[in-house]
Amino acid sequence: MEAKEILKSSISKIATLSDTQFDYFFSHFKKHTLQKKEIIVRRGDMVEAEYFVVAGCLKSYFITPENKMCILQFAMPTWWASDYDALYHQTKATTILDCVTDAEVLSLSNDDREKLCKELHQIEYFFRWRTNKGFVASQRRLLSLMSNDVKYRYEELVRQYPQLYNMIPKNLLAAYLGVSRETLSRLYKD
Amino acid sequence: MEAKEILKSSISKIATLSDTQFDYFFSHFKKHTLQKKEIIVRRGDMVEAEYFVVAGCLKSYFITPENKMCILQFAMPTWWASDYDALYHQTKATTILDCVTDAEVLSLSNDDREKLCKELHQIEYFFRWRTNKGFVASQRRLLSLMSNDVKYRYEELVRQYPQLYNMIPKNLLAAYLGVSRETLSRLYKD
DNA sequence: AAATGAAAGTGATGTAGATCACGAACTTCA
DNA sequence: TGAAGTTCGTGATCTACATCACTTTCATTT
Repeated sequence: MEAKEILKSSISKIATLSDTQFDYFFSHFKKHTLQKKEIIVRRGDMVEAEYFVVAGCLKSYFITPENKMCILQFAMPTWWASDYDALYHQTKATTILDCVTDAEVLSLSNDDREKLCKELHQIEYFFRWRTNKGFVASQRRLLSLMSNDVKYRYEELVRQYPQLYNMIPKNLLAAYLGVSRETLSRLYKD
Repeated sequence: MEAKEILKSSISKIATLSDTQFDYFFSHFKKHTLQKKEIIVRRGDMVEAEYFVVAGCLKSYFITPENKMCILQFAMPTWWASDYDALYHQTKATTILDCVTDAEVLSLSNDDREKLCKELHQIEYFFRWRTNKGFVASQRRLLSLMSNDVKYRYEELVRQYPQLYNMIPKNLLAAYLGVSRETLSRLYKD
C-alpha cells in the first residue's frame, strides 16, 4: 500500500473527509525515505513539523547529562512523532527523533496543521482525537512507571506490543522501560 | 469572581467566542460545591463528565494492590480533571478523583463536550489545545521521572508550583513524586 | 575474510530509596 | 476539653536496581 493510502485509511477511521478534501489535506505532506539511525530532529533544532510513520520504526528520546538514554516513545506505522513540546511551544528541541530501522515518513508542518485545522473542522476533530489518545497513553505509562516494578512493566510491554519484542534491540527496550540493559537482561531468563 | 467569569476568562485566552456563544457553552455546565475529601469519581464508576476547577484543589490517583497511592495529577483553579482514560473509552474508572481541599467545580458531560465540539469549531479548537497542553505536560513528567532523582524532582516541583508547597500535605507530594513520605521528609532538611 | 562495532550475558559490588517501627505535634470534632 | 485521626520526623534494616568490568556473539563494512 502506498503512503497516501496508509494515511487515508488511518484518518478515515476517525474523521469523515471527501476524496477532494483528503487530497487537499495530503498535498501538505512531504514524503521522506530514511535510513536506520538517521536523525530527524536534533537536540537544539527548531522543530517545525511532525511526522506520520508509513513504514519502519522511529524513537524519540532524551539524553541526560550523565549520558543515559530515556526513550519517550517508539513510533510504529500509522503513529505520529515529533518533539511536541518544542513544536507546540516553538522552542528548541530537547529530545531527539531518529530511526530505529529504515523508515518512510510523511511530514506535516506546524503551520500547515494549524491552517488545515482552521479550514476543515473534521481535520481539527482528527487532531483533537489523536492527541486525546496520546494523552491517555502517556498517563497510563506514567501510572505504570509509578506503580509497577520493572518485571511487570516488561511483561506488559511485550504483551501489548509483541512486534516490538522482535523488532527492537533489548537495550532500547530497557531505555524505554527506564531500567538498565543489564537488569533487563537478567529479568527475561524466565 | 464568579465561576462563569473564571471559565470565560480561561477559555477566551485560547478561543474566540461571542458572548452568546459562550452563554450557550456555559449552559451545559453544572456547578458543584464540594468538601475536602469528597470523592468525585470513584474506582469502578462509569465516568460521564469532566471537571473544571473554579476554586480549591483536586487530585486524581491510583491505588495499587499493595495499597500505595500514586497521584497522577493535582488540579488547581482553571485546570481540568477526570479519569480521561475511562471517560474517552467509556469504561469504568480505574483512578479516583477527589478533593484535597474544599472546592468548587463545573462539570461538563462527555456527550455535551462532543456535541459542543461539533457545533462550534472554536470549542473544538479549545479542547484540542487543552489536550495538547496536557499531553506535553505528561510527557515532560514522564521524562522527569525517568531521568531525574527524587531530590531534583522535588525541587523542580516546588520551583514550578510554589502554591503546592504550602497548600498540600507532604505525604501527597510524595505520592505525586513517586517516593515514600519518609524519603521525602529526609530530603527537605536542606 | 578480516576488522570494527553493536548487542547481549553475567559476576561482583555499590546505593538510592523502601519498609518497618516508634513517637511527637498538630487538627478535627463530639 | 479530651480523644481520635492526620501529618510529620527519624532511626534501623532491607532490597531492587545501578554501575563497573569483562566476555561472547552477531552484524556491518571494506
